[in-house]
Amino acid sequence: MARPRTHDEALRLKLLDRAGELIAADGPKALSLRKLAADAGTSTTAVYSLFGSKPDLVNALYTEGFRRFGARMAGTPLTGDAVEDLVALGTAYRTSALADPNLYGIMFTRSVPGFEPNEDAEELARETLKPLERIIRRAVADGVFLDVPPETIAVGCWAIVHGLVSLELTGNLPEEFDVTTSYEAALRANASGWLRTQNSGSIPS
Amino acid sequence: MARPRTHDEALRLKLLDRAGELIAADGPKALSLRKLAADAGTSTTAVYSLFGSKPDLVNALYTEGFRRFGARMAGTPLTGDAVEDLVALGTAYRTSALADPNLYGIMFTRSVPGFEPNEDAEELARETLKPLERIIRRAVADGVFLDVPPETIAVGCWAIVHGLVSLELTGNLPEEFDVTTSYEAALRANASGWLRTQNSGSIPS
DNA sequence: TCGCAAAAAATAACACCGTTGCGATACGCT
DNA sequence: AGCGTATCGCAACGGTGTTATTTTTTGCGA
Repeated sequence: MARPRTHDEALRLKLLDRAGELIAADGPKALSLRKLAADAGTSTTAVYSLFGSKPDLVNALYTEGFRRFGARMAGTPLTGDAVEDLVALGTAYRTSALADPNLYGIMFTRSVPGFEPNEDAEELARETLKPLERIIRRAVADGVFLDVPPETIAVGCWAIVHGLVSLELTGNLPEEFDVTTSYEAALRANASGWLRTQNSGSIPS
Repeated sequence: MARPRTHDEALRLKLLDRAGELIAADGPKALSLRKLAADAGTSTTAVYSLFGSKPDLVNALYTEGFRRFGARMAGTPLTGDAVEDLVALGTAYRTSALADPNLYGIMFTRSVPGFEPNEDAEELARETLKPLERIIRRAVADGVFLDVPPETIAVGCWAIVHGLVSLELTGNLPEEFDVTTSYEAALRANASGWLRTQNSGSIPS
C-alpha cells in the first residue's frame, strides 16, 4: 500500500505562528479558523488535516506555551534560601505571564471555551512545576518549613502567584496600585507563613 | 404623546433565571440567545429590548452573582482575631464558588469571551471586598499586621483564595489532594505571613 | 372612550463561526 | 509507471450574535 507524504511541517509552523499572533493581538475570541487559514494562504481543511480541530490547534499552542514557560522556570537562578527562591520563581512566573497575557489565559484560565488540554499536554504542564516542588521538599526535609505535605505548600505557592497574576491581567487591581512591589511583598509573606521557626504549632499538620 | 409601558419585569427575571440554569448546567459556552429565547417562550429580540445585547445580559448575571456573593461575605460571623477571620472569609469565598462554579467563572475569570462588566457592576464587585479590607485595616492599625499598605495585604489575601479556587475549579490540583484541609492551611499560612510579631523586618514596607 | 405615537416583540435576514462531505491533487510505495 | 491514499480546496450544513423591518401592544392625551 502507498504511504502518505508526511504532514507539511512548514505550514504547520506557519499556522501555529499566525494563531499565536492573532490571539496575542486581539484575544482568544479573535482566533477564527477561517481568518487563520486566509492569513496563511490556505484553507480551513488544512487545519483539520494538520491538527484535527480547533481545540487540537489550541492544544498545540498550550503545549508550546508550557515549553517556553518551563524553560523560564527551570532557568531562574536559585540561592538555596527557600523563601528567596520562591520569590524568584514567582517573579519569573509573572514575567512569563505579562510577556504574552493571552497565551497565559489559554494555559491557566481556560480562556478558549471549547478547549481542554489532552493528557500529554497536562503532563508537560505538571512537569514545569517541578522546580517549585524541589525547593519545597528540601525546605520541609531540612526543617525550614512546617512539616506538612509538600504538595500543600506547593499548591499554596502556585495559588498566590496565579491569583495575583490573574487579578492583574483581568484588571481587578486598584488603580493606584504598585503591582511589582506589592507582588513581591505578598510572595514573601506567603512563603514566610510556612516557616517553621515563626509558626510553631499555629498550623496543624 | 404616548408613554411607553415599563419593561416586562416578569420576562426579564425569567430570562435571567433560565440563563443562570443554562450556564450552571453546561457552562458559559452553552448560553445561546436562541436557546434561551426558545426556553422562555419568546424571541431573541426580546433579549435585546430588555438587556441590549448578550454581554449586557451576562452583566446582569454578573451583578446578581456579586449581590449573592456579597451577602455571603457580609454574613460570615467574625471573631476579632484577624487570622481566624481571614480564614473564615476565605472559606466563605470557596463555598460561594463551589455552589455555582460557572457563575464564579463569569464573575472572576472572564469565562464569557465578549463580556466585560460595566462600571456599576465593577463598583458593586469592589464593594463585596469591604469586609476583608476592614479586618486588615484594623489589624494594621492595631499593630497586629505589618505596617504595609492595607491594599497590599488585601490583594494578597484575595489572590490566595482566588488562586486556590481557580486551580480547584479548572482541575489543576493533584488527584489525591485533600482540598479542604490544605485550603485552610494555605489560608492560615498566608495570613500568618503578615503578622508583625513573627516577621519583624523581613518584609520591606 | 378613543386614537395615536411610541415602545416592545416577532420574522426574517445578514455575516460569521466550526465542522464536514465531496472531488481533485499530489505524493510514496510496489 | 501506476496504484492507493493522505492532503487540501470548494462548498455546504447547522449554528451563533446581531439587526432591519414589520407587526403588535401599550398608555397617555384628546
